[in-house]
Amino acid sequence: MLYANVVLGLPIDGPFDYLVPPDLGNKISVGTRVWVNFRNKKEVAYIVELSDKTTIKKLKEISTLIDTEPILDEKMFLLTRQLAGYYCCSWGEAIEAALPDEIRKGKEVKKGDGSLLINKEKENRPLFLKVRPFFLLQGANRTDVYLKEIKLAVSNRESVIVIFTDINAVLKAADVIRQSLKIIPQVLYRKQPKELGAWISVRQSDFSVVLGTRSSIFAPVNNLGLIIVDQEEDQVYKQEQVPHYHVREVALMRAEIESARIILGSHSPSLESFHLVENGQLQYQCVPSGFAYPQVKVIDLRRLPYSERKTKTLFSKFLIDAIAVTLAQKGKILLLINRKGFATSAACHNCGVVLKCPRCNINLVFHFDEEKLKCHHCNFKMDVPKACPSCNTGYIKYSGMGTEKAESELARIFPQARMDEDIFVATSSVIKHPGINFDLIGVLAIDNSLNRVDFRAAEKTFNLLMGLVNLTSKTMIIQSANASHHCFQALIKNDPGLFYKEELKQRKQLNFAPFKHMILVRLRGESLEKVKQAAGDLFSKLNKIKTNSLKMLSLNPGQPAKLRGNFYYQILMRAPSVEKASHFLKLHLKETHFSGIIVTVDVDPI
DNA sequence: AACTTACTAGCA
DNA sequence: GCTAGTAAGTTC
Repeated sequence: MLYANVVLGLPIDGPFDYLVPPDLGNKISVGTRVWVNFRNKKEVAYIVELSDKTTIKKLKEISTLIDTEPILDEKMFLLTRQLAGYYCCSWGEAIEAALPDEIRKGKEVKKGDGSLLINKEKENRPLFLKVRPFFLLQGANRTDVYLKEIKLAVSNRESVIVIFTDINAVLKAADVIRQSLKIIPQVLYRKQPKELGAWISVRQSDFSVVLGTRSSIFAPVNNLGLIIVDQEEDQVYKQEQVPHYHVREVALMRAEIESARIILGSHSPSLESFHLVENGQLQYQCVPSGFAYPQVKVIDLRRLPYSERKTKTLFSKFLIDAIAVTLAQKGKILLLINRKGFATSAACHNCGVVLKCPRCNINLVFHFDEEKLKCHHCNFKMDVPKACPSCNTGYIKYSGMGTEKAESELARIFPQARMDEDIFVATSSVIKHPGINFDLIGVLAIDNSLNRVDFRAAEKTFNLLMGLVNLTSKTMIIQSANASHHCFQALIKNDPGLFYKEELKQRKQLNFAPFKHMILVRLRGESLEKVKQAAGDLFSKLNKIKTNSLKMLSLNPGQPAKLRGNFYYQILMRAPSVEKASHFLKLHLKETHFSGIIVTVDVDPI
């Protein structure tokens, strides 16, 4: 008798044994998909092993085969298993993260779509660049290096995967590659019109250049020679759903498994990558920008004269003077304020109640242009109430600052200036759409970003400023109450290393990434009381168990504590080794059940 | 995750 | 003794 061990895309580990019907015995193989009856539901399952033994008494039969050839090869097996072990999810969930929607839903790949067999040439591919295969590439002008490396790989008939933060960047890169390398790249991303077709075509090619977003790191290329992750520090590379993988991490795993080279590109690398450089696991290379480096000036808000401080204006006199001079010279000005809207909150003048989102319970933000209050979490919108909903008297007043507040102040100070012609007021999103070279960049309220309760606050702030500094070759003025902070000092001196060294030193002292890993366990449910209770129980249970692999840090309401009708609690823990901690957590979560509560694990949360 | 089964408080 | 509601356990 032949038995198949299968895994499913559910948060349960398995594998589960099924009886292989005799007539399917010679058609079935490891890595193929089958339909099975699982708990009285028809599910897609992935065969991970075939065996002539089983310990299970009541077996069900495999219903039907979906594939005649494997959908997952040996290397995909290794990658997804490693992913499940690291990110604390089931093997099946990891497999499904790597496959297109239609494949996961059991759609057949027709004969006409061609053979799914893996190219046999793969084994004797040249390994000439095995030495120093990992690169961290810094600089705004990375494209030329990418093109050179892609060309080299293609000339060796090797596949290349290039990952970008968004579809626009993918399409732009596709144009560049078509024009300058005369290569037709394969664009691949989730929810693309012909996702399955593109996926199959990549699978069938001996080698291809795949350009895509996050999920394309799993592209089924043959003979992988090079992986490039552009803007590797970007947060979009962390997946919001389970498994919460990070593209950089998966790229490193996959490069290792497939002996491929990897290039992580960034204008300001993550601390994780920089740490790999220090450990000798990545080679560092800086691409000169070719532009003049601007003069960076930091205005210390704590040393402003009293007359300036008490007026509570967004703009220091120094900045206003600089704007005036630039306007007089018909220069272009960019003012960055890292917050949308007009005010941070709307509160009642009489009773002080702050208007919050009924679904998410976070402060609503007033948008001047629409005259509406908006929730930045769930897109809830409402008109500004005429009277306070709590005390029914008073009126609503706004406080805080955002882009719209800055614009209204500017219009008062410089009535002659034209918004979006001479002066651009923007949030951090401008960095995504570079183009204009500004004569003056003013950075307002950057302390919001620097002072956040997040150990990556300084890194994110530095990232933002490094992106900005590339938009001018003249002057950048930063207003801050932390003028001596290493992220500003590194910028003034044009010495990013200064920031990285100091930041790494602090991270090490405080046991943060990249030295130690954080694991966040989230609990969610419709009843606040139950979620709170369950989180408390789980926290004390894990706390009682003596282990070196996990250090319990905190138990807190989630942020936000309420989202789309669910209440959240989160347990934060620290782990020296993620693999050990994930294994340990899996074991203990398996034997812990709370009714009406869903528990998810996020390794290396951001 | 989704479902089945076991248990328990509330009621006549 | 019945049942609605919830807690616990299982998936091959």
